[in-house]
Amino acid sequence: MPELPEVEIVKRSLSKIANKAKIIDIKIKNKNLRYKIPKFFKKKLLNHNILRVSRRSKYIIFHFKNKFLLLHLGMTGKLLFFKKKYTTIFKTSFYHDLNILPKHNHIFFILSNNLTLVYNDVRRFGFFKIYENKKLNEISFLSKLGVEPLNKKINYKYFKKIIKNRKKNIKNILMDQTLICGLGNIYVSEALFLAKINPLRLSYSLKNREIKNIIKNIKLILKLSIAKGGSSIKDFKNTFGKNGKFQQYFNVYGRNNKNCSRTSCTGEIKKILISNRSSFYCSSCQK
DNA sequence: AGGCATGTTACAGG
DNA sequence: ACCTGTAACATGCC
Repeated sequence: MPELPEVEIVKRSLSKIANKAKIIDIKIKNKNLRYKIPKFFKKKLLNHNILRVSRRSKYIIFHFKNKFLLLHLGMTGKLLFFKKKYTTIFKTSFYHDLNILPKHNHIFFILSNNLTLVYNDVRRFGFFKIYENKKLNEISFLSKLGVEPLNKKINYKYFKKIIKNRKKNIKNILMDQTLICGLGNIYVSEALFLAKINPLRLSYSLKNREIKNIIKNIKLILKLSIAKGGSSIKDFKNTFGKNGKFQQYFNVYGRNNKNCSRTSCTGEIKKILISNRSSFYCSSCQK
């Protein structure tokens, strides 16, 4: 899925473009996403103004008067803006350059600003949920999340606390959304490379200096990726169908058998499985 | 043909 | 309670 930087990119353009727009129509072509779109979905959102759009971890939140629309993009979910009316969006030719197939367009939000926001999701692991008269922290998906990595609360003290007494490797710690949220398989590998830490290192064995280094590089890598528009491996597109550029800057992700990019290192990038997910690291400079 | 894919959840078992 | 591994979800690409 899109990880934190990709979701942040989507959220930023939504904030600019969908902000203050009214939803004037909704077309549901396929309601079978990860959770089935309920019958009242359209009725609850119709003629409501999008007051603002925010992000929490990998979730996008549309704020309406007295209600929220929560969106998770799963692995392949995309939100795309089109200037055309939804009926013309079905034309295959329209998608040629974008490599987006119309058959995966599941939901159309027709907005008052003459734009149509299309939810496209190949694998349909993404989902929408509507919450009425609730506070954000009453939404179970959000309340169980840990701290945002770009938040100042992610500091040495917090890290020390969460790794204490935990017999878990550092990769799985960073992947655990209830401890620190928004990181996924790409950015964990990349951050640990920058910090020169082996992903299998047990968290309690990390020296204070190493902990500080990990925190610093998590924040660094996320900010860099956001600045480059996120990473597009296969699926990620921003709301205009454009790829991010950060994949060009990967040091380890998907680079197994290649030479370590550190000029001072002659090691080779290895790929191993940790909790059944691919993990990439340099066996020479990541200790 | 089989394995793999930016994610999350449920379950079994240690 | 914590941790790991496995499978599931659905589709496409090597």
